[in-house]
Amino acid sequence: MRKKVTLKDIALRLNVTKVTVSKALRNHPDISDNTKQKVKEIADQLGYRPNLLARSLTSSRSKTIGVVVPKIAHNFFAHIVAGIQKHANANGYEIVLKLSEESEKLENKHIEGLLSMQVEGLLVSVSMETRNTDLYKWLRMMQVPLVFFDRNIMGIGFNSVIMDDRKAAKNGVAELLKRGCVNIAHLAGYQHVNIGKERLLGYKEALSENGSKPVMDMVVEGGFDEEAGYYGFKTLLKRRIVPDGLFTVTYPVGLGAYMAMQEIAPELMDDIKMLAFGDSGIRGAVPYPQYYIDQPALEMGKKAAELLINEIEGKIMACDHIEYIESKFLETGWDF
Amino acid sequence: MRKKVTLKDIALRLNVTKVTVSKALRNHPDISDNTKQKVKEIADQLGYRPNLLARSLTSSRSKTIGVVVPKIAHNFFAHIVAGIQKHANANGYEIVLKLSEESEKLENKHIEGLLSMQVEGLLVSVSMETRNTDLYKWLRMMQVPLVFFDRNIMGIGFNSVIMDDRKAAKNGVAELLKRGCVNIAHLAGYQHVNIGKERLLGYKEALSENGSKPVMDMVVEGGFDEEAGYYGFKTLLKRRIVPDGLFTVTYPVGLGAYMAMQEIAPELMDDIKMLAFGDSGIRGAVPYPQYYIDQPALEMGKKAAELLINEIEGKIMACDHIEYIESKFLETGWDF
DNA sequence: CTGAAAGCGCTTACAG
DNA sequence: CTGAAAGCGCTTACAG
Repeated sequence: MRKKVTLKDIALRLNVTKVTVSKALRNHPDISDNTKQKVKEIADQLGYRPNLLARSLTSSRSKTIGVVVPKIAHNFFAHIVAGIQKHANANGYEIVLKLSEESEKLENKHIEGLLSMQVEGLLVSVSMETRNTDLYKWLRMMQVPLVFFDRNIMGIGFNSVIMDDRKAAKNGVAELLKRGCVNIAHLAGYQHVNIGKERLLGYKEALSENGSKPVMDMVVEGGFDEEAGYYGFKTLLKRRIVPDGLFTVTYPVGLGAYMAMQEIAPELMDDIKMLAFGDSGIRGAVPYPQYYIDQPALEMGKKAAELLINEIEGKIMACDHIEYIESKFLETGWDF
Repeated sequence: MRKKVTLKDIALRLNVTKVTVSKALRNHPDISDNTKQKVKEIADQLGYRPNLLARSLTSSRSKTIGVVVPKIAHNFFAHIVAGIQKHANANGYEIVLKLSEESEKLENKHIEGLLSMQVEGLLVSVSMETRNTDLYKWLRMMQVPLVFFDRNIMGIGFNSVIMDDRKAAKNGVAELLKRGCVNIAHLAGYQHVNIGKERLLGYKEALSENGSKPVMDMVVEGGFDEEAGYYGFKTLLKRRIVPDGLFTVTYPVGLGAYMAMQEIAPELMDDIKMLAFGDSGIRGAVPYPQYYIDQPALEMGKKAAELLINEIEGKIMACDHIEYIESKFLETGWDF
């Protein structure tokens, strides 16, 4: 790379000091309009670009926040990150993104790296593998601003932004009931994973409130991917259960169930109303499931960034507070 | 945030200078093993973390590369970014990601910002809106290392990594022919967009080489989304064309066509072999289209990062060279 | 093997 | 309104 233009280069041309140039460029009231204009002209002409590293070092404000997510090649997280990016940039902050790939080790490594980069705060969605919370406790002790999103750790003292999965599941299943379903099955996720547990609880609550006691045969526990949905649905049939409503813990599970139907009895599609917990952006892309619980990921990203920036700027405190993001029930839009 | 530990703090504890500490921490051969060990011990104990800003400023190497993509909430780009991230990190580089949102203005702004952050090189996928290439010419003049990926600008002197869309389309259509299709239609993209043009050309070439002259009625030009596919397929039927093979310019267009079929005549699905140009990660998620052209996005990201890092480290030169990534023809995997 | 000096590019007091 | 001094935390080159 060719040598870069610095404050000094501009100063030399105008027979002033770099201090004057620095101030002029930042519109400091000290400097006369006349000087400001001249400085800016030369800066433009020379293609001056402030060295942010130097500026950060000297002002001890990097205006940078670190973001750690388990993965980015996933609609949900991609949208969250887009939301974070947008809100951060709008407020003068840059983001540095790191992927933990669901590994506790990588997650820790990245957080340390971000700290070295002098980020002013951290936005993290904890990896599934993470058990040891020492680093987070240390961060709290060091008063590093941090906000968890989607996957959080409670009890350490950090704020978090998460989806209200239970409520969304409950509302969604209630909508199926409203649409005449009387036999609603649930392909549930692993119960040791939070979203798996919460979504099942929501399902049960909706049934209870409707007066129908949940029958445990109607629930098949499994994973969160196509395979789980495929085998899950087959398990239902093996139990000689043919529901008129089906709530799946994720969209991929819904697809898996759909595949199983296609294979065994495609006509089931017409008899079973399916509701899937979905990531933003997929709704309407395929004709089945007909119903979705839409998770507003962009909004979550925005909210998380907002909380963090407020914390960085001293407007709020970290305090184990949870901010819930509301999901919406959606019908597939088939009409163009 | 609490005050951070610096080299000086460690030095004070051991009655040495910060130079010694700096060297010890970096395993400089100057320092005795004994001293190194003591220094590292104290550093650990105090929770020392090097200030990368200071290090970069002083060594004038930031070990950071800037990445600009049109959007991240899109499988294809998300996978590319993941590939970049992985390869960069493996080689000791950090990445700073920026989203242009298909805006020329934002793209330029982000590039300037990255330059200010002292990135050592740039990886960019040009926004659709970008017409003015002045900034890129200036970057070239300034000898800023830069590699384009997926969407490039030729003639400025930068290297790029792109998919060989024409070849992939050609191979894919040839596979349909091999499978007995004799009437292959193409739902094509806009012809002023590169991928639209290249994929259509590949389609034509495959037919030509097979001895069957492309019939222009079999091609419907449109956009790249579900809607384009939906109306595109209806247009085909209006022309009284019922193909036995259908090549769609994107996966969403394929879905749109599928929706149109479902609406008009679901049985068409059994008669029409569909091939879609797809983004990594969707294959197999739905039963139709049966055939995909898989774009190895991770690989593209990796390749782009590799080229850039080699350029940064002086191993190769920017020279308007194009590196092609091979796509693969895939059948939907339905078996678990 | 250890350290004193200089400097990376910038900003923040403070003096004039 | 302008500038001389000091310093952010670190590394490089040179002396001892």
